[in-house]
Amino acid sequence: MNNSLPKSAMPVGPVGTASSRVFDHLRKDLVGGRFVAGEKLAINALKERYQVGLSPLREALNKLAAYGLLIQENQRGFRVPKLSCEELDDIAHMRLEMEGMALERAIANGDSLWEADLLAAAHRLKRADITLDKGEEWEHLHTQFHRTLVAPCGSVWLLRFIEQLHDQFDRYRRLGPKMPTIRQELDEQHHQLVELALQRDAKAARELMDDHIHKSYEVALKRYQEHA
Amino acid sequence: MNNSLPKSAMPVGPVGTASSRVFDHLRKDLVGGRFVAGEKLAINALKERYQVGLSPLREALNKLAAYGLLIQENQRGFRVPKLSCEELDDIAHMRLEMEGMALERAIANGDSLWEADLLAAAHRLKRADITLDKGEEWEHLHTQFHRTLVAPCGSVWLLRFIEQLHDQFDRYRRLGPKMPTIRQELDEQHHQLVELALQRDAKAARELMDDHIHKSYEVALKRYQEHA
DNA sequence: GTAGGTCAAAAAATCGATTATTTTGTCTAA
DNA sequence: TTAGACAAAATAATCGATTTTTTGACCTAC
Repeated sequence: MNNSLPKSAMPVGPVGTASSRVFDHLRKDLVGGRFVAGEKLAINALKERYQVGLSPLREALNKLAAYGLLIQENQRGFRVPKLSCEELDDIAHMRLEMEGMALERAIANGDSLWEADLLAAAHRLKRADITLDKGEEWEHLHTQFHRTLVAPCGSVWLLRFIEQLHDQFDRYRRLGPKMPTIRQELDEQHHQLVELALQRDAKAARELMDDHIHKSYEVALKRYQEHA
Repeated sequence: MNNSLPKSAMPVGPVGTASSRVFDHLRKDLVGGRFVAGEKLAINALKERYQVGLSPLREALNKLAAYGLLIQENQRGFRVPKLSCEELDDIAHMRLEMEGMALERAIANGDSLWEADLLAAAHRLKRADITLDKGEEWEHLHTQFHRTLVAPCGSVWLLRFIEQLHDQFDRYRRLGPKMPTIRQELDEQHHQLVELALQRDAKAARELMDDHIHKSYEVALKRYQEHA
């Protein structure tokens, strides 16, 4: 170990426990559709894939099961939840209710720091659009944008539920390849959402959000139906 | 093992993995206030308390953390979440929104089997009231009643969130000893809720539900303030 | 006295191996 | 052939021991 430097100056790598690292990684992979729905997870294969021991891996799988990204069946391991049209409807409907509520509250509560964060998040997202980066980086910025939009809603639990629903929704949305045409339209709405939020027009913002979720739902549904 | 009977006739005990058993037990204990809020959990003590090994115990703790009944901090174990007035407000507010929504939908969708289940659940709860059983059994029947009330709302995710909120709410409600006077009033409302549900009066039912949650909130708040 | 540093004890996280359960494949009897 | 029994293989769950990290007591130099 590097003892020639004071502790505070040591280049501390991207640490965390093995368990938390594999949790993050698995979560991304599950949301990003790198496992087929319904598939049973072979724990030993995962051990190799993520280069991690059995204990931290199982802890991560348990967390993901409690979070809803895996199904755990006693004595028969873990499987990736199936996808269904009914569930997609449910998730989309819930997003309508909860993100609508959160957005109205955020518009009522958000301060000028929020306005700045929102503009910044929208800008970063647009840059990723223009550079045609529609990979992981775009996904991350997109998530971040929606998170910022509702952040000052004042309810920790509402934010938690919305996050969970987004992860579930994205399992459908990210099934297939990109669809540039409709994507453009959705990207457009992000900016309009910022506009309305800055104008504090809660009613119009909520209507636009409803429409935004509706359009995303159409995309996700099409992806699901063409699933393969 | 008993090999003289066919598999299907074997008296299958209340099995499940060690992990799932300790999860259920710990969940009950956390919701029932058997740990002090903010406390750090001594894993070795829990091992003895629940008579279970380290691996299944840690898996249960990980699940509870993902579920929101524990806080996990990297490299420094698990702690019981603190309680706060703000969080209680948040939880109660969320319950208002989500259970109201669920009740309206349940009243729209529920069939006659639901009506029967509802009457049964209310009856069992009242019996526990009369026999003055206000212990674990009453708590279970109370949970079951509220679960039945919203069961046919049609949204798996809504039900999931409501369940989670109930657990969180009960951490406050169950802080102190019983309060028979106001309890009577709340018990009364359970029957009125059944009446209105059977009459399919969604609007009135929702208003009563709002009032019910409000009153419960008052109780929980008082308990929290007298916390000790 | 106080900020910083060292060290030992405690606790958390992880590993390697063992035990228990389910799944699979094969054989047999109706 | 086909349901059932059984053994073997595969997989899940658990245990005991080891490694890593944090905590807290004590010490030293300013």
